[in-house]
Amino acid sequence: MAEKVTIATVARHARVSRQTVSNVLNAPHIVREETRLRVQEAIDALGYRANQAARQMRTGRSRLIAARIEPTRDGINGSVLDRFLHGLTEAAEAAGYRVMLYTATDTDREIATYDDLLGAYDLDAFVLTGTDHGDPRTAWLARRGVPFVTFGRPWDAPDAHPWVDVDGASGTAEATAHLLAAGHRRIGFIGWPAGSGVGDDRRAGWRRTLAAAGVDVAGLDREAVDGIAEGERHARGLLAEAAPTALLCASDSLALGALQAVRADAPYVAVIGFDDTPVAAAVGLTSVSQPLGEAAARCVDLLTAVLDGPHRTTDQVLLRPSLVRRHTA
Amino acid sequence: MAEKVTIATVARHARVSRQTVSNVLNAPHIVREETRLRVQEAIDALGYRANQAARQMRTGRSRLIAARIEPTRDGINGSVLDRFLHGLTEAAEAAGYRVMLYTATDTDREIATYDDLLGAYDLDAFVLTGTDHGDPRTAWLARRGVPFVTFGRPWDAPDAHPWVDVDGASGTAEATAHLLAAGHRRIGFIGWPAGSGVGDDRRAGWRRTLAAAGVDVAGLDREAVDGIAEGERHARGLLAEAAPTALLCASDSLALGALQAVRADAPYVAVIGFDDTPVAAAVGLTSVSQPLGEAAARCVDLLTAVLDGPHRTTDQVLLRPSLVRRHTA
DNA sequence: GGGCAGGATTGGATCGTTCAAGTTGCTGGA
DNA sequence: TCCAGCAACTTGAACGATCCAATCCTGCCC
Repeated sequence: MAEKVTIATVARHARVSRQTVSNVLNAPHIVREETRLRVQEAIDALGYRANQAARQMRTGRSRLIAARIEPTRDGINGSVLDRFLHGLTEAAEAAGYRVMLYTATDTDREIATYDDLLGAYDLDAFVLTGTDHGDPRTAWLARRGVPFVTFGRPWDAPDAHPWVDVDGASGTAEATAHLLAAGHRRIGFIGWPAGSGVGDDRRAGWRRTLAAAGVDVAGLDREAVDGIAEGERHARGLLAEAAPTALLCASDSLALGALQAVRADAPYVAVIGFDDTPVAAAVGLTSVSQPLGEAAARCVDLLTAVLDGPHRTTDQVLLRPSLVRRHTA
Repeated sequence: MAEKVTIATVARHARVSRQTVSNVLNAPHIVREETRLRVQEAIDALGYRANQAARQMRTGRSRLIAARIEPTRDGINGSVLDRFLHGLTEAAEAAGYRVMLYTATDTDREIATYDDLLGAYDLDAFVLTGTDHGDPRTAWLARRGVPFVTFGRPWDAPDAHPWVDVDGASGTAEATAHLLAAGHRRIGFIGWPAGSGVGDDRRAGWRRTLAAAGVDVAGLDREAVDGIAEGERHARGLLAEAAPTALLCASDSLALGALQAVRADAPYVAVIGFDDTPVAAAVGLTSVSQPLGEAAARCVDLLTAVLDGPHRTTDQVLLRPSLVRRHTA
């Protein structure tokens, strides 16, 4: 078994002091080129890797980012978080950080967990998903001065803290425009009940685009709880009462339900979903795709800007989703 | 802003030495009860939390477990990993460990990542998913003496290392028995190409149960690449050529495809999937459910047995899945 | 009352790194 | 000639916990 390789081992091997090795790693510009190369050679030859625990003890920085993993919820949408986490892990790795997971059943326990994680592991930052109006978690973190980013806007205070989000309205607008261009005039929308920021946003893109085109939307808007069965039910209702030629849905779950209703009753009706989940790809459902990998990367960008440099950059990032065209529209 | 609370702060507050505080935390039985309570009070009052970095530097243990997060693949099955990770995070938390994520594009890079993680963070253990025949990763970890568990059996050497798995054959056997009990005799199977341990295992449960019941399976077995489209194609083939009254599938993706074929051509045919994904729940698909939360918990059990105690326990755990009955069978 | 056994408690060293202060050797201006 | 100023590197101390060995109690027995 190989001996433990520390900074002292490298120093001895390269005939310099520990500090010089440390400088090669953390401040290369103050070391003479010749020395730097000699030390670098020793590092490579010995396979030295800086011990994070020791570094953290001295600097108070752990190079660890916490992200919450939620239980897969009702629908198909679990994979969205899955892909976001994957992107986050990759982006963090590229920036020299690692992702640590945590769970919590309710908000109080989640805040207790923050305390725990900060106390025991000195976490550098948090990434939150699914924050809603007046979230106590962001308030707590801000009060403690802990860096964090949310994936999802704080709808009541757009510049309260750094966030990354996807412009849902732009996505539904693009989908609606695509349907208009294909000749559709009666375009139904199956969305979530009013009051959720994300749901209202997605509905707004549809409404705005049709209004701009001078198309009437009376009777074409439905509010449904997310889920395939609900999607199917509301699609049948719309088909029966409003005679739409196309259906735009706020999620792939709803769209999948709508697709079933359409296939049975009105095969010519177009259907578009939202989130571009694997299921959409599998059944050939046209869907609005969120750039989750990029969203995750920008989250890491915002965090590293705060952590690694004092230069304040833009704190909010709004990404444009894109329409993935398949068979259903 | 609160002062940093260290073991020395607690010691001063409770009028004992640092060592006594440490003993209260790590070896309570050697401290007098009265003292222990006084120290515990100080800990609570000050909100003290042991600094992991310092502890790790001295003990060489990080209380960190690494788990790989894979990109969501073709099918619906991403949520399986999602749920497993969630369970892992919870179980680890309960045992005083935390989960750190990593990704890797290929096996070589993954092993390089192990080296990195071990060198920099002193990870205590790894949880691997989706190992296959003669996996170089497990060999590498074993050679280095790093504790690890796999979720999934090493099919070529059943006792090579600790693992937790779900008995797929038992799942398909139960599903087949359920179909037999409902009066079905011509039960088709749409599985994966022979050669994958998991796929062969799931097929075996179906074959074995029908053989025991004296039912012929000639022409009823199909090998399909995973995915909804493939499931639909093979289901149509089976319906046309073998006149089955029920279809058992190796995954929910395949089953969803089969369901589409069945609904179009032969609505009376029963369909059962595997994995009980959210999609199955949403469309009412009967499916075999893996106890992912328990599997994750048992993974943590195996690891803590190795890490915290010298007592060797059982190294392999095989869990039984259960059939979730819905509308399709 | 003294000595002793045994457990409770203490101070000092240590893990590997970085920070702060110091040393060395050289250049250049007064 | 002398010293300020700089570059390049070295040395000592500190982060916060645990381990080790030494010391202090305390009760008990003779």
